Formats: sequence, structure tokens, C-alpha cells
Amino acid sequence: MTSTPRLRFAPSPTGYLHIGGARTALFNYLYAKRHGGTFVLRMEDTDRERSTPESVEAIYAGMRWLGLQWDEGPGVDGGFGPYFQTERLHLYREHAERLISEGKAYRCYCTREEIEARRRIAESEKRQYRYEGTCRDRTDAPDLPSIIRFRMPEGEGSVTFDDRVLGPITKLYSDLDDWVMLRADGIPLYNFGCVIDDHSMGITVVGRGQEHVNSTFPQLMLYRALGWEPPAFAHFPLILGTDREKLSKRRHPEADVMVHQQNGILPEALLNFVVRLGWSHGNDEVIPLEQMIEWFDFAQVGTANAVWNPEKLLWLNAQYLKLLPRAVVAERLEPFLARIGLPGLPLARRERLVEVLAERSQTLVELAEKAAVFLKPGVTFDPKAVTKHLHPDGRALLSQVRALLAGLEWDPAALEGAVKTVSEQAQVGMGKVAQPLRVAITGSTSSPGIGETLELIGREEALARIDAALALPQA
RNA sequence: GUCCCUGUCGUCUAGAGGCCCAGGACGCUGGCCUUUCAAGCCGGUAACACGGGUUCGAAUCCCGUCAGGGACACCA
Repeated sequence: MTSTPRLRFAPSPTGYLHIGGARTALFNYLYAKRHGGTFVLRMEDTDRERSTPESVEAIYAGMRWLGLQWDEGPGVDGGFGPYFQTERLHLYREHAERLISEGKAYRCYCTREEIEARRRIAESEKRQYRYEGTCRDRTDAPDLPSIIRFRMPEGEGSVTFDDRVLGPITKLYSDLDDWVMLRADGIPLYNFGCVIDDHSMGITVVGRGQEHVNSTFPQLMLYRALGWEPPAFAHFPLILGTDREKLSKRRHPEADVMVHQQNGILPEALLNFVVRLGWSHGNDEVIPLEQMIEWFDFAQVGTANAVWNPEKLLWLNAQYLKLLPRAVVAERLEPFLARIGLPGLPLARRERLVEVLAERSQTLVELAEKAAVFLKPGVTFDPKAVTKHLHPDGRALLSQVRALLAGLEWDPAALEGAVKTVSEQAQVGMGKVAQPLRVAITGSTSSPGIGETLELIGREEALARIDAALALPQA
């Protein structure tokens, strides 16, 4: 291959963007970027029963959220459009007719019912069903509705291709069968539309999930029949759910890319997590997109399927929460604050929250929840914390520190200094003062540093909370 | 059932004949730090599916067994 590579992601818009699809898109994207090639998006919308405009939008949304911008595709014409298969029907028809005229395909008049019946018989006789081609050379019924089938060559033979990740794979002709290219209504089936489009769009490398290795063989037969040079193929290992079965929309909620957004996962973290499912670069774990582009190669893609690991996703997300610029995280935090009734916080304030809370949170949801303790008026006391720290001694220390706090400038260092002063005066450990105070202002025994916590809550609210705690009935 | 792919700690993986009585990461766990919670740092736990070959030498190559996954539609 001398010119720059062209790769594509070709989802069928029959639902949300699937996590497996997202990783396929990512691998193709990375390879294209790495080699200065082109990343194409093509919609395989030939399943008219299930394809919907909403799904098309959902796929765009998922790709956009992940930052996987296509160089060519819907909305970005690169001279190979249109990029929806239903807008390319004439192409499929043309090539099908050509194949028929060359005897490499034929009209098939069998009804689904007939074939279904034959299949049942084969099953009952415990043998594999093969299409018998009874109408292979029928020419007497040109007006009857018919589909178009590919004609498998007779006799011994095999097809082989050298997969870029799996290595050489071979299939015998005898394990292949005549297959449907075009339906009576002119809609192509996957194997046909895929080949016609990959070729006519100049695709040089086809990267897709391993569930497609078997369909590579009929596709190769088609390239051969058409006299076309096939692209290179790379089949990626599958992503399995924790139950070890292929991640499916049905029973794996995590298969939906956008639920992760809802769960407060950062797209950078999801991308990093997913790229490591089937690909690695030595011992590296935290690999930002620019780095992936620099390092990615099919040679390092694994051959075995990978199981989804929610803990590691969370860990990576925590890493990115700390890694990303605060302004970026603060921006992403806004919808989550809004969701719990705290919209419209100034950016600077959000950045401060991120600064203090990012290293204590694994998701944006968690970060927002922690922020709520500071931001929403009032406190919910944890009874155990109250008994443990707001006993008479604790309260005595608490009112001492309250008196000191009231006259202070509201700065974290100064506030913490006040706690220290009181603990020194009373000759007790700092915890003896900080803990009652912490319980008073947050309701619980854990929070960021006491100075920061006071600062974030604000003078008026903090003092009010202390007073409320002091007024609590003694247990 | 037929065909295809795969098989290193619980999970993601490094490993492309000697560097490996197998390294990293998540998780779990012990400790340090510390006003709490985290974060961070130091340590521990745990794997080459099994059986045959080939070789001076195998996690790495070959064969078989077993196991897992995928594909077998007028879905993609």
C-alpha cells in the first residue's frame, strides 16, 4: 500500500452507540491518525425495520462525546458519498446485474417458506443445511419476484487471507454456500453492501470485531468475482460482559456508551479503558489519546476476548479526574450539579470544588454529591458521628473554636490555624477539635481538610451549622 | 451439530526459545503519611488449562484433549 490508508467505521443505526462499536471505531480511528490516513463513517442502514433516524443521531452523539471525529462521512463529504447505504442502492443493483450476466450470481425464486422447510428437514436429519441451488440456472421466470444469490464456485478449493491481528485463516469452499446478495426490493445484505462500499469508497484496511471473521470469506469470494483487490483485514477480539458473553444491548447496560456519560465517566477515561481491552503498550496504563495515536498498531492487538472490568474503569476515571485541567473537569461537572439542584455555579467556584474534591471522587456524580454537602443549606447528621464526637467535651472545644472562627478572615490556612490554636491551648490532639467541628459542619466524620471544608461552606453557613450542632439535644 | 477464533494471577495484560521458579495494572490486603476521608508511597496475595512431543533448554514451536467465545438469516 503506497498511498495513505483509508479506514472506516460502519455501524448500523439500530440503537445507541455500542461500546464494542466504539472500540472498533477507536481502533480504526487510531490507525488512520497514526498513518496520516482517513477515517470514514458509513451508515449501514439497510435493515429498514430496525434503522431509525434517532439511532443515527445517537451514534453521532456517542462519537461526538468520545471525540472521534470522522474525516469523511455524513456531513463531511470527501467525494466518496453518499455515506448512507440506502442512498447507494443503484450501485448495488448495477454490480449485481453485472455478476448475473457473467454467471457469477443468479436470481433465486425460492420462497423463504420453502427454504425454511428444507432447513427444518436438514435439522431433523442432523445434517448441516446447505442451499441446493435448485434455481441456479433458471431463466424462464424473469418476472417473478426474486432475490439475487452469489454463486459459489464448484469443486474443491479454499479461500485464505492474512488477518492483520489473527494471522492466516483458511476456509474450504465446501464450508461455504450460495448466499443472498440482494433482496427482491433491491436492498443489499451485509456481505454485499459492505464489499461494494468498501471498494467504491477506497477503503484499504477493514478493522472490525471478530464476530465478522467468517463473513470475510464470502466477501473475499465476491472481491475475486468482481476482479477487485481486497483490502487488508484486521479482526479485533470481542468485549465480553462480566458473565463472559458478548456484550449485548439486551442484558448489559454498560454496552451503551452514553450510560457512562450519565454515570459521570469522562470520555477520556472510557477511551483509555476500552483501548486497553485488546490492546496494550508494554506496562502503560494511563494513555491519553495523543499517546494512543503515536503508539497504536494492529500488531499489538490481542487475539483473546476481554472481559469488562468496572473497577478498572472507575480507577482510570479517577486518574483522569486528577489529570485533566481543572477548568475542563469543572465544565463537565456543571450538568451533574444541575441534576442535583445546584445549577449555575460560577466557573471559578466549580474549579475550586474540583481542586478539593477530584482526588476524593471516582466519578462526576460522586464529585457533585460531595459538593452538595458544602453547597446545600443545612446538615444531615450521622447519629453515630454525633455520639462519637459531639459529647460534652467535644462541644466545649467546638464552642471555643467557634468563637475564634467568627473573628477570622475566611481563608483555609487561617481557619485551620484556629483549630490548631484551640487544640494547643486545650493540650489535646488536633483531631479532638477537628472532628467535632467536622461533624458539626458536614454531619459526618470524613471530609477534605478542615480549613478547606470551612472555606467551601462559607462563613455564614458554617457558623450557622456550628450553632445548630451546639443546640442539638444531648444523647 | 458444522465451521472459525482463542486459552498467562479473580479481571485487563507484558512476554515473540534461554533475560521468567513469569513483570505491570485493577481488585483484595498489611503498613507509612495524617485532624478525618481520600490521594500518594512502600509491601503482600494470586497465573503460564491439561497431556504428549521438538530442543541442551518452552509460557513461548508442533500435535492432541479439555475449556471458553464467535459465526452459521431475504440482521448487521
